[in-house]
Amino acid sequence: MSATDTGIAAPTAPTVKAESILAAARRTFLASGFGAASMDAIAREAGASKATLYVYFSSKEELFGAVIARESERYAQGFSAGDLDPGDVEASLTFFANRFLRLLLSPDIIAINRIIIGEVVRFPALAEVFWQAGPERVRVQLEGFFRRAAAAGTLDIADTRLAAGQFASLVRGELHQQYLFGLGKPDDKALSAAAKNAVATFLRAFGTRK
Amino acid sequence: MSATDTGIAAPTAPTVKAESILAAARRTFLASGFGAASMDAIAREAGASKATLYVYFSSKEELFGAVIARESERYAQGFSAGDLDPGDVEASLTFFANRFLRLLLSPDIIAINRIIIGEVVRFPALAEVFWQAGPERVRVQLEGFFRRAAAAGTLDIADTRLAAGQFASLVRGELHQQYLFGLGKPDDKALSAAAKNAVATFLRAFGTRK
DNA sequence: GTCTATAATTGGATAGAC
DNA sequence: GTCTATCCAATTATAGAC
Repeated sequence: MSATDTGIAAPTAPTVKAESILAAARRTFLASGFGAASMDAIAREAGASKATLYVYFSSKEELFGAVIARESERYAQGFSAGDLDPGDVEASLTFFANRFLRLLLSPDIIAINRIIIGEVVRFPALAEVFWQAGPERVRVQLEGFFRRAAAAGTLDIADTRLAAGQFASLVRGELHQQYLFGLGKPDDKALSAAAKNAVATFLRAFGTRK
Repeated sequence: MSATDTGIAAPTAPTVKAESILAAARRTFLASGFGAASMDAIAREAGASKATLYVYFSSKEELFGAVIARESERYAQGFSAGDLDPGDVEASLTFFANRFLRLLLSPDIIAINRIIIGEVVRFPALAEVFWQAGPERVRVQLEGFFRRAAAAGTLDIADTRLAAGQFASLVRGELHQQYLFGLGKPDDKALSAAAKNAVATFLRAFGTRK
């Protein structure tokens, strides 16, 4: 409020409005996909008019891009393997597998996976962004851990990059695909069992005898 | 041509027209997805009018369903593991992995995967159909082979169902996901290498010494 | 059965008042 | 900056002639 205040009610601060639009767009896109989500619906969800949407985002595509970019950012936030102990690979990998699987199967991540895969042809750049922020990041973390474990002699791995991909694939297993296809979410016990089974098989292949 | 032939040029036989519409719809949906494909475009591609489309399929959704159902049918046609030799697991699994991977990464299968995943929310039943005809069928074939190999003592597997899922996951690896996201198709040599690596790891875990 | 022409609706985007 | 009201293009679906 300055001395030149006109007395007219100050409109909502721009960033707040933009935030609420982004949040509404996020909910709407994730629930309906790009094609089925209308700007009308997003405006309604945001409690704003369509015209206001277009003040902040010049097109539906741009708004979608902003949503996906932000969600990609959040994907693997703080998903590190740096604090895992190469001395106890079974415990470390089990811990990692459980965290990874629960992240992967969380409703938000499944929804964003579906959207990006469904819109790859129209938005190839967004898929690339998501890949780098998500799967690739996880693989790099895993590979670092395997390099340390191989050096410590607790895992018998020659190609750490390959092993990281294979471990991630084992953990994803059928569950990820199955859930992408909308075929029933497993309960918590099933997730823990899946993680345990993946680790067991991986250790049968690459574990070292004590 | 009967004695009551009016002399008016006989219209194209219904099945032929329906076929050409289905084929055009298949190409259009697979190329653009459900939302971006218009009935106009499909009619043009089929060399028919929109009105004719609606004679055979009462809505866009129904036409889409017909396309997906047919493609699902073709998915794993003749994808059997019955002729694999449990006596030579390495050769058998390598053969299987190569076939499976090439099927999975073929442009048509990738396209249909993208569409179904992208439209799961709107068409959950189609996802179920595809799953049964595709991934589930492959898993069943694999499990049968593993049961035989376990009985023959050439593989050390307790849970054949679990092992089938794990083997399929290892073979898919990162390639499947990566290609779903549109990140470059691997060449033939890379595919063979991926198959070989998957088999090698699987055999490290479940192979038996001779 | 097949077409042309069109109805009816939806949805992205904008003009203009405040 | 925000809203209401509206424009306009695209799209699903159908009516009616042949």
